[in-house]
Parts: sequence; C-alpha cells; structure tokens
Amino acid sequence: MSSDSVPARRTGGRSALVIAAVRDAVEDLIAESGADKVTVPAVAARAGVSPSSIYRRWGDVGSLVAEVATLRLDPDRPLPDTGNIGDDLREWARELYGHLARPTKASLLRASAVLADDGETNCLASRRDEAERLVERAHARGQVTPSVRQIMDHLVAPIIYRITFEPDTGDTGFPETLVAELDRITEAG
Amino acid sequence: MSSDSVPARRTGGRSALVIAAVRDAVEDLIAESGADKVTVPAVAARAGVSPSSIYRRWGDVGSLVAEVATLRLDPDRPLPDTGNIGDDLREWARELYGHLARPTKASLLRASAVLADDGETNCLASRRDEAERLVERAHARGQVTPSVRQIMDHLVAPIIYRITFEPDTGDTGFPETLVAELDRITEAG
DNA sequence: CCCTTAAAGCAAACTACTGTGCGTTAAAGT
DNA sequence: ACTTTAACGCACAGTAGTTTGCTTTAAGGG
Repeated sequence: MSSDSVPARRTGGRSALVIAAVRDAVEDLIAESGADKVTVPAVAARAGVSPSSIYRRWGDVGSLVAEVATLRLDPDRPLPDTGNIGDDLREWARELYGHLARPTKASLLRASAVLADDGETNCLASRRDEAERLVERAHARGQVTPSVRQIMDHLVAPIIYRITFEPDTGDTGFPETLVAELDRITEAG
Repeated sequence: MSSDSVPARRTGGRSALVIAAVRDAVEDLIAESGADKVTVPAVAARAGVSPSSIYRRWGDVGSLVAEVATLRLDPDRPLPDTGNIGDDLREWARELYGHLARPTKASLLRASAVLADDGETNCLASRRDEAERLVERAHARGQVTPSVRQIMDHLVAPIIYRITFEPDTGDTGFPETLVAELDRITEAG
C-alpha cells in the first residue's frame, strides 16, 4: 500500500445498480407526488435499497434531488447545425420544449427552482452555453443573430415559464411562434 | 339557538394576531433558509405560537406556504394608467420586477413553483388578468397593442425566469429593455 | 355584563425521519 | 484465485414532525 493513495472508488456492479435504482426512484416519486413529498425512506423503499446507503452516499434529500435534476435536465444532446441560425434556433427550441414538457421533467424543473435558493442553479446553465455556441457559429458564418441574452429572455424564459407555472397549456407549436417573434426583434436591430 | 346556523368565525383579536404572526414567520423562514427547510414546529417557534394551532388551522406546511405565497405575491396594486400602452407596460413591468426581485419574494416564488405541481397555481394568475385589463383599455382607446400572450411570453416570463432561476443578475433596468423589444414584435405586426 | 363556544395552548402519545455500529457482500487490484 | 476494503444491508438508537384529548382563553352575540 502506498502511503498517500486515494481510496479506490467502486463504480461498477452493485454500487452502479444502487445508484441507478435510487435515481430512477427519485424521478418517479417526484413525478408522482411532487418534490416536497420525496423522503429518503420513500426513495429507499421504491429503489429496493437501504435508507442508510442513501444517507451515506448523498447525505440528504436535497443533494440527491439536486443531483438527479442536474443529470436529467441537462442531457447533452448534439446541437442542431443547419447552417442557418433561424432554423437552428427553431429546432433547438422545439427540442428543449419537447424534452422538458414531459410531466416528469417538469416536476424536476420545479423542484430545482427551490434548490436555486442556495447559490448554484447550473441545471439550466448549459442551455446558455448551447445558445452561445449557436450564436458564435452563426457569427463565424457572417450571419446576424439575436444576442444570447435575447435568446434567453425571449425563447428560453417563455418555455421554462410555461412549463413551470402554467402546465397544461398544451400548445406544442409555440416554440416556432417564439422564434418568429425573436426574429422580429433582431431584424433591423 | 337556530337549528341550522353556521358556526360563528372568529376573525379578530387573538386569532388575528396568531394568523399574522404565523404568516410573517413563514415569510421570514423561507427567505432565510429556503422553502424546503420550513417546518411547522419551526414556524410555530418563530411565531411564538403552538404547533397544534397551525396544524388545526392549516393542516400541513404545504397549505400554509401556498396561502402565504398567494397573499404575498399577489397584492393588488393600482394599475398604471398613462393613456399609452407602452408607458403602462413599462411602469407595470418595472413594478412587477421591483416587487418580486426582493429576496424574500423571490424565495416565495420559487416555493410556489413546487406547489404548482398539483393543479392550481393562481399565484401569478392575476398578472394575466392585469395584462388583459391594460390591453383592453388600450384597445378602447383605439391603440395597437401586443397580445396578452405576447406580454406573458416576452415580458412576464423573462422577469419571472430571471428571478426564479438566475438571481443576482442585478440588472434593474432590464424591464425597459423587454418592453422595447416587445414593441418591436408588435409594430408592423 | 354575561353566556356560549371557537380557537388557542399544553402535554403526551404516536409516527416518521435521520444517524451510527457492526457484520456481510462483492468490486478492484494483484 | 486471493486479498483488501469500499460500499451495502440490518438493526437499533436518537431526533424531529404530527396527531389528539383536554384545559384555558377570549371573541362574538344577546
């Protein structure tokens, strides 16, 4: 044994199964009864795992929910690359909405709002990064684009707002409308 | 005693004091430690009230927080009435932002996001009503206006989104920017 | 001012969540 | 394979949240 070695982490086999089962259980329970009803014992029972395993690995419900929210709301998908910023944004917005409008994701999103109370949000931070990349790519092509702030304010914000505070506004086509309106802001800017 | 009389409610004196103290305590605690840390015993202690009084009147923390959120996020203020929809919206947006950006209100807002999981949100419903009234008044004057949907998507949503998910974006002047951009969407529509 | 009783307080029982010691299982490294 | 030990499960102890019966207080009505 070397004197200052870091303890070997166990990432496979049983541990991996436990982690996966717990994360799934959190997602299910949040979707079923809301984030405020999620407790460690409930998650443990659903996952078929011992509560103490959860406490030792995650500490408390908050950290656990935060982790699941970050993982599940932030899948890094390939960015659309049509060669046209308008089409890129349209597809990007449609995908964002389609992804987060599912009830399970929506509940996770609402849960992460509460977690934003203390410092780090980051569960939507990568959206801004994506917008930045889309804009930079368009600029490299010499295209005129909305600013990243405008994309966040007039595209991301309305989508997130509706999902969070006005569910069952089942207007699947509205990302397109938003992109069109964003375009109006940009042109002749 | 009449046979089918409704029991007399007690609205003044001690009961009123208890109700006020409890509501204040909820607001304080949410601002201090986040909605997930608010418990009935904690509220009771802060309010100088017995926990059982809270349980009997409100049932559980969820209902209590929901009530406080509705009351505190929905003060019905007088609507601006300048004779011009642009100026009305500018003032309305500025006031909305100024009101909700305070840390205490922001925490309440985030808390109410979780409560939106089960059915009724309504804590922002009256904002839509206000927007409707502003628009109707402008139409009566023969003015061209953005639609209520556009006001919600491009004015209310960005404001709420920033407060909820991106606090410390201390740009007090941005409601004005939003109104200007909304105007661009509307003109030549 | 007095009577009625809604609503508060108190205290104890009860339930649920959290934390820890200890034996067991199995992942990672040789 | 074998060894080491991280991570799991179990069981029990500790703490925190909830519920309920009873007593006390005082609001509302005559």
